[in-house]
Amino acid sequence: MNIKQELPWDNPRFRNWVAVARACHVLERTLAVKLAPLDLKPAQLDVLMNLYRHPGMSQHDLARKLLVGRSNITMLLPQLEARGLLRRESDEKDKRVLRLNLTEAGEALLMKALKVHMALIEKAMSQSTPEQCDMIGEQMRKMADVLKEA
Amino acid sequence: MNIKQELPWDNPRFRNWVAVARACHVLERTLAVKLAPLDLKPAQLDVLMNLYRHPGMSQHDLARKLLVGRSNITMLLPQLEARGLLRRESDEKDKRVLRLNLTEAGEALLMKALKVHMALIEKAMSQSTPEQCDMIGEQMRKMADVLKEA
DNA sequence: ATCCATTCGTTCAAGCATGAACATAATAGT
DNA sequence: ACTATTATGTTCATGCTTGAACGAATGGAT
Repeated sequence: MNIKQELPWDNPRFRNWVAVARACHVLERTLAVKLAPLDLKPAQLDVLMNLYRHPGMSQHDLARKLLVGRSNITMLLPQLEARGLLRRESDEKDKRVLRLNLTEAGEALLMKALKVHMALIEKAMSQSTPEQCDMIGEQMRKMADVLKEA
Repeated sequence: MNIKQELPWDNPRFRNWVAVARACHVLERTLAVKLAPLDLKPAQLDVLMNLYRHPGMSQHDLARKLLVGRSNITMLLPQLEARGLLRRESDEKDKRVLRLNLTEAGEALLMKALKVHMALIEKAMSQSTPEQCDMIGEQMRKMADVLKEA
């Protein structure tokens, strides 16, 4: 049995996926560095972005959007709330849920952070044509869907 | 000033990158679940893979390959060494460095884990044609290079 | 030979993320 | 009404990753 022939490094799909993972890793770390002056971490930026797009969402919904556990949200929000970036108001109709909304300060900080984030993504993706970029996005969305069912 | 026009969600590059990041996240979590029966985490698998391909590499080289800090490697290796998956032998010529090599048990476990990893990647990428897949890999490698210089 | 700078690995404290166990609130079935 | 089930958020212990500070070894400059 010649095991060498089946080793992943000879498989294009494997090698290409490794490239995707590395690019993700590098961009994430770079973003963390560039975001440091705003005293904001990538995970916190994700929270602000989602609250901006979906005002009044619950912690549970937020956790599902971010693909993290609910307890993670519980640990994350108090810091942002203490900084006056968001509000947690209990829902009158369902006293279990907390409705989340950005404050003006939260929106202002988000806009600054988005400039940083966008600049980084523009730079990273400047190598690809719009058609290539769209194709990549399309394939990745399919991929995530396939994995969800696993 | 109409800020709406400049918001990232309207930017194709931004939306497509978000798809990449999500796919990465989902695949990583799925891999962790599928690897659990082998009592192996994705980060540990990365170590075994690199040692298989580059026998005798130092901890410093390994850290650079994995894009993590040196201290991370120091914390990671003793677990694997205690399980008999790898050896750390000090270099005779340079007494600072430790040369890393897989044991037979390490190679055997790696082969099992690679089957799991490969199956997952095959499934995830089965949506893409080989040409699309190669193009994605190529773009991602360019992207990582650009970010390295940042 | 003797400093000085650099490199490699380690230690330690801090911050994050996770999953299980829990308390409270809502809902469905009877 | 009453019970059982489900849903939301919290708490807690655990493990992973990081960065700074450290000790030891190397190499180069004078």
